[in-house]
Amino acid sequence: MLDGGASAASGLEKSLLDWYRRYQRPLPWRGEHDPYRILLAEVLLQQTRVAQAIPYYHRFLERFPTLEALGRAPLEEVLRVWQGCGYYTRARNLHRLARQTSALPPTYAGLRELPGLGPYTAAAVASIAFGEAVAAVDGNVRRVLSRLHAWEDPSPKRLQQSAQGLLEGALGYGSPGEWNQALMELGATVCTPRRPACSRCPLERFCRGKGQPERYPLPKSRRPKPIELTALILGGPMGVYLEPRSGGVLGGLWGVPMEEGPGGLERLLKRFGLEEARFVGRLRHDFTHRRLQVWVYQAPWARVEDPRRRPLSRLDQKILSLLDTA
DNA sequence: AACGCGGGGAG
DNA sequence: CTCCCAGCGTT
Repeated sequence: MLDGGASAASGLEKSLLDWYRRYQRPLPWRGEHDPYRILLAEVLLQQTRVAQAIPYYHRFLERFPTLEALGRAPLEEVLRVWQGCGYYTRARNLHRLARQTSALPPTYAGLRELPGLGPYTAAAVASIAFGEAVAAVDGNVRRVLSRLHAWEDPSPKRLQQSAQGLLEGALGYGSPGEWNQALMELGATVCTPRRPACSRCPLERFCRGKGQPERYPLPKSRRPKPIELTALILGGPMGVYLEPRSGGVLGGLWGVPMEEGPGGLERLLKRFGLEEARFVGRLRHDFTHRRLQVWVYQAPWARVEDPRRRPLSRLDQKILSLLDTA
């Protein structure tokens, strides 16, 4: 590498890579070369914190060690391993991907065609698994770059261009995959959403936003919508009646019958030809954009099954657990 | 561009 | 309590 050449890493790029090599967290997928495992980690990490993803990473690989093993498995079994992790479209897409592909394409463009791989995940896998020089911009990178440039609300295009420029500046000193992960790691551990540790940041002297980090980027707030539900547990501790959920909400999983809004209990009773049901409790469950309040009732039923045999959402697990406490 | 989609942990 | 996370697909 020639000194001072355009291909040499500038101070910023070298500072971050030196920091990353010293302070990166030891994670299960660090140093991994198997593209399938790298893909799995990236999909699990979509909108999901590292600590939450790690147990699922291990148990998923234990059950589906290869892309072929995943493709051979029934979807319902894949969902059962994924249950409790949220965003179940990820599991459905991963299964669909495994069914249609025997080997992952080694380029960003090829990966981008696969179900469940958007701009971020395709770039992450292309760079980390295959060494392609494409910038991966996730929420961490968006925050780091917003602060670095003092941008309050940068467009995705602007962020991508900035990230790509930095990555290319870093090529002389580190690999694309290492650089992308370094930027994300900084956002996850130092340049955090609230109370960032600027004094420990290797980029502090390059950062235009360090004076007021909370301002870059500006937070976007959205109020969750309150929803009232009535749930009916048919059966008892030995077994319950479950039905498959269709549509976007918890689709592909199973759950107890539920109705939304006033008169929910009456509609449920009518649906199953019942006269009455016993009130067992009330619980709250929050999604990002919804605040659920669920009134739970119970009635005897003949056609029941073991709920452990079905993929259930956390919401349905909470509902059923009311039986144990009540 | 805006919205729906889970679940959990930090502060 | 609020915020938001190694985002994606649909409209």
